[in-house]
Amino acid sequence: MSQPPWRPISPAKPVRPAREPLNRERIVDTALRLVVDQGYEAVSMRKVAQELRTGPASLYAHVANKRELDQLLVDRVAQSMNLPSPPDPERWQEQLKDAMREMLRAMRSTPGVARAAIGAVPLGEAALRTSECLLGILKAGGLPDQAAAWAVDLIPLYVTAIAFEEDVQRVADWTPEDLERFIDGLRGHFASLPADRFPLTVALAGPLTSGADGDERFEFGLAVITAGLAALAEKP
Amino acid sequence: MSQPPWRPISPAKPVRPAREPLNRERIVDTALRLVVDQGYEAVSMRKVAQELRTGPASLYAHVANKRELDQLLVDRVAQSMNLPSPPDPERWQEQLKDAMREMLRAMRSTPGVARAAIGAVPLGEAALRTSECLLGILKAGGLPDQAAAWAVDLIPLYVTAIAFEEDVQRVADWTPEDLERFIDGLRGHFASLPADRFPLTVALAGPLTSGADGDERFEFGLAVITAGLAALAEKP
DNA sequence: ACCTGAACACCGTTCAAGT
DNA sequence: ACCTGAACACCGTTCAAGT
Repeated sequence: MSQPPWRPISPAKPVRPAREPLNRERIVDTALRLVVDQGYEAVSMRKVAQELRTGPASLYAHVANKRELDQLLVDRVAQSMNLPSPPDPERWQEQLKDAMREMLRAMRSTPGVARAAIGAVPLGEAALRTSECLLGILKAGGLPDQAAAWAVDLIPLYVTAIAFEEDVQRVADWTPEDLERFIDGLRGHFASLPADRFPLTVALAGPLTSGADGDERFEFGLAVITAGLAALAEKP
Repeated sequence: MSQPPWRPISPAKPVRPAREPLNRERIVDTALRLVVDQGYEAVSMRKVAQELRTGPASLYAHVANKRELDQLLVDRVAQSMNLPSPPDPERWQEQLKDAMREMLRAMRSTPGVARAAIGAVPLGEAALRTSECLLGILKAGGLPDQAAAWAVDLIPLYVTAIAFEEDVQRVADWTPEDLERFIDGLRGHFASLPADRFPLTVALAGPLTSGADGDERFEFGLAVITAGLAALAEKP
């Protein structure tokens, strides 16, 4: 049906452009939704733009480039972390572990963001709050200044690397059965290696392939790092 | 100059196609050269093919996909590692540190490969040798089987994450002066934060930005992990 | 069996032109 | 000031066709 001929040529202004203006927040919101729903590969300038019903070029008025968008995503995730406070010298090791567990929880809630976080210098508001919190716990634990400072680097590096690794292995979202089959195959492979050249790998095929699907591996790293830091704290 | 007219139309077979056939080894050689010369981003199927004077489709007869090529690169790097052996219970901690230093050295020699290594399950010949070596050192140190097995996961994760991080920060190859200027700026930024909300970050601006350019940060992680593992070994 | 050209469905970023 | 279409210079992978 075409418009009737007596329709005024210049009608009253349309209800509104319907199109609210672009801004950083809407862009990051959209990117976050994409990363949660479809993983990191789905976060392209083009897809974000498409989701916002515009062209990729439009984003560049609000975001310098893809790297900056990645950084903004990382800081969003850091904002969602609920970190232990205030630091307690009596239980600093448990607080440190809780902080790391919370960091991993937040990263896991947006799989893929770890990929953007791993090399980033933590400069956003939320990232700074995380560093400050960790410093508090570590100083409460009696670590020297330099050790505490380097630990603030080491701790997120570990958590982020674990999250990144989990994300890489989520390739083509396997079902739990697929994963179990893969792990079983791996165990069989290790066990069947030539025992003269790989005696320990053969003997430890079981332990080597255990805990890959859960939190035990992460908890092991927590235990190692916390114990190592405690050893450095006792020295002086 | 055109060919003289009396040139036979069908000349004796040309000396040879000049073109030796493609194979996995030549492909990995080329990819390795590219990653060393130009970084990981330069390793695309298309660029590798171009370097070999063919089209990208030709590679798929020898390599399943980009991910497999990445894995082959990682194993090449693992082959170049010179790991301590045999394990010595008297100095297992020093051997472990030496092994990790050697792993980082190898990764640094091909910046960018860390990116491909970080989520990879170590299945190549050379990667298995590395695992076997680490297991030997850890069992010499008295770790229980499960702890040794998980440590074999934790150790390469740490080294690879450090290498990856260094590579990300090598963005657009900065000069040493650029880096120093960046670090100075960072220190100034931390020091100028509001002291009421970030007291420790302000107070520790110096330590937080120290050692970013050298090996001290890595050595700190070595010390923490080794001490942590030693603590687990003493328990039983 | 191996190789190839051409195509498909994507990227990030820039730029001149519009409003 | 903000937005846009179109273009540039790239990706990984597939496939029918060649040798």
